[in-house]
Amino acid sequence: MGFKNNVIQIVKKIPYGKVTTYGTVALLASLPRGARFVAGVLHFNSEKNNLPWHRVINRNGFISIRSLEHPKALQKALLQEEGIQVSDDFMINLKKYGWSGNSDEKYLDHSKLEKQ
DNA sequence: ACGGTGACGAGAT
DNA sequence: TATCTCGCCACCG
Repeated sequence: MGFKNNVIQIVKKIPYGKVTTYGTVALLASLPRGARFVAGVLHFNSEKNNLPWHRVINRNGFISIRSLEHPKALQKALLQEEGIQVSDDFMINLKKYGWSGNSDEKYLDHSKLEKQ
């Protein structure tokens, strides 16, 4: 299938009203260190595959969009439409809105998980 | 075919 | 805590 298609399938599974991180998507796509490339996949495939690209943010909880097609302000607006709180400096509470890909309701911080 | 690139992330300083 | 550095690796031209 390829990493690209894995990413597309996973992003489609992010629930309405939730967000996740590039790193988490990469992990779920079986490429734990492929976070950077997730960004590229979203950039070139979002419209074509009808992806909820706005539900992917960085692991610090910030919107990190910088493309013309997907400006920060648009991502913020789309998230707010789903009932997600976004601060003026484009931050989202991952503890509250994060989706880790598990059936668990709670967001799992993978990086901290591996440490212990 | 091949190398620069990136909407990242973790560890180091 | 804030910044900096560097590894990452499938893709695209």
